[in-house]
Amino acid sequence: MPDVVRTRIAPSPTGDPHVGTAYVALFNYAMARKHGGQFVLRIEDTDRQRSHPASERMIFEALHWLGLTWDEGPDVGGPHAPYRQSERSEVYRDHARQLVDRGAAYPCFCSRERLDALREEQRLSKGQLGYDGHCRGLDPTVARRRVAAGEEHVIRLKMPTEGSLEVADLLRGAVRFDAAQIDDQVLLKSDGFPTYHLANVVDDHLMGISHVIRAEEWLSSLPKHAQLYRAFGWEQPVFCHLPLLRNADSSKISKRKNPVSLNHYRRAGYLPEAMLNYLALMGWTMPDEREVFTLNEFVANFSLGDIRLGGPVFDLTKLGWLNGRYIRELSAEALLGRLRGDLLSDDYLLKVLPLAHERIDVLEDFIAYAGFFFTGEVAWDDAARTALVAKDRTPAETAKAFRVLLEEHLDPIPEWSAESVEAALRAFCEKAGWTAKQLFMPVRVAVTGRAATPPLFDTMAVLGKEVCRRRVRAAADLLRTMKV
RNA sequence: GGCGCAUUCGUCUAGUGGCCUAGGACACCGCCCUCUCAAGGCGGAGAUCAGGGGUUCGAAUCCCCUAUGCGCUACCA
Repeated sequence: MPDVVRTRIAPSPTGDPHVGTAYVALFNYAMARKHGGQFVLRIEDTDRQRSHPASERMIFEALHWLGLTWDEGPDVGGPHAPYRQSERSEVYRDHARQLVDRGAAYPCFCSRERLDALREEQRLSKGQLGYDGHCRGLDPTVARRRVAAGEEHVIRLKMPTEGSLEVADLLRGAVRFDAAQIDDQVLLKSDGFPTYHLANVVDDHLMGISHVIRAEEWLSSLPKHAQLYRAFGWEQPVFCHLPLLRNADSSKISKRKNPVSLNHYRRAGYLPEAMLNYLALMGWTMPDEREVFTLNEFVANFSLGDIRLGGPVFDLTKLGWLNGRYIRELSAEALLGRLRGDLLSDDYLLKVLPLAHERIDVLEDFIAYAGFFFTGEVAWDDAARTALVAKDRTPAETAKAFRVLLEEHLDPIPEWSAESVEAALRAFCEKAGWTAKQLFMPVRVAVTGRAATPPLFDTMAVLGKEVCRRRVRAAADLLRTMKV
């Protein structure tokens, strides 16, 4: 065990905060706390197309909600600041240059077209996929001149071409790879930003990370990372790859088959302590097999080496049971506090009220009128079912439209608001050849259960992305089973 | 296709060579409690430990093969 245990969670701000991030964060947190070390939050926003500040904000909020506090991070600072990779570009460029200078990496001028063609050819000939090392043999002086002339290029890592590479995983022991199997990974993209591989290794080293605890999907690139440490002459941290959370059909957990956004769980009213408790049960067991325990108890009993490797199915039923146990243990006052925390907070109520204000005559109408702002699923009565089907379209077509709308227009919205929702709905119409009139009523009924509601975009904005996506999906499922 | 990882009740898991004719939890079923529904209590059913070979006096536990699942195979992380 290294003298100082330092772990990190390094999420990429490219969407809604993911339950898998919480899972990996929990184990990293436990490891650091158990050994009196530090837990670091680092934002891996090196993909400029997909990274979004709103996403980063949501990650902070979600992790705070769960109570997984970090000692160093973009918001709290620390001795290794900055903790946002987009602010560390110069560091990566320097390191990439070092590698090129010592012959451990090289500039590659291959065009995307050539790379695409290469891949296609390899696929057709059923050959091995991967970069063919085309620019690896370039004369360094020539290469340097081309770079100096401003020719577009990337920097690739020189991997050994023969023999085998053995890397160590704390849970799996030695894992052996055939060197010929691994191609020369891009380290620095042509936009000057690093890839995950470079940024990750450089930062883990510079930030003194002792244990790299991450998801199993990274295991295959471990030899590349190991090679990077060797090329820099750095000591490797301990690597530990956690199993991937799974859908009920055992595929890697995904939003098509399971709610994966932490925002969903928060809005639905899962208690953070129940969520953490449940996550801790995924692959790990208390020494006495107790299933209900606090974060502190988890930390006190935690041992990294005791994690099981089978990919655990994320089972909403059991999570629900656990959450119920936590809720039942709350006093009435505490329960009220939880309710006031989010679902019945003044903040939320103040967003709902303007939408109901002009539409009620006596106060008690409020509950009946605005009830759908406070529930999870909505029920569609016969009239609603009729209105759910778009005019001049079949139920099946409407169902299809809902799915496309959701996946291609609603899900990618980084900042959910009346404006962005409206833009998304209109963009769908444009692309799919639907009229606004055709689309808006079915969507209204889908997200509210009714045909008479406050203005659609405002309503959807207040309901939030998670509730809307859940209801649109449920409506699509219902439509699919409806007769024409 | 190639490479890697994994594989105990439907699900989460205990189990690290004899204590296992495999234990617990969720879900399921039954009974009790009860004005209802939950919750709670008690009980039941549910896994030839993926399959096949070894090693051993003895294997869920060690080794090999096969199968299946998952991941990776991007100038995404």
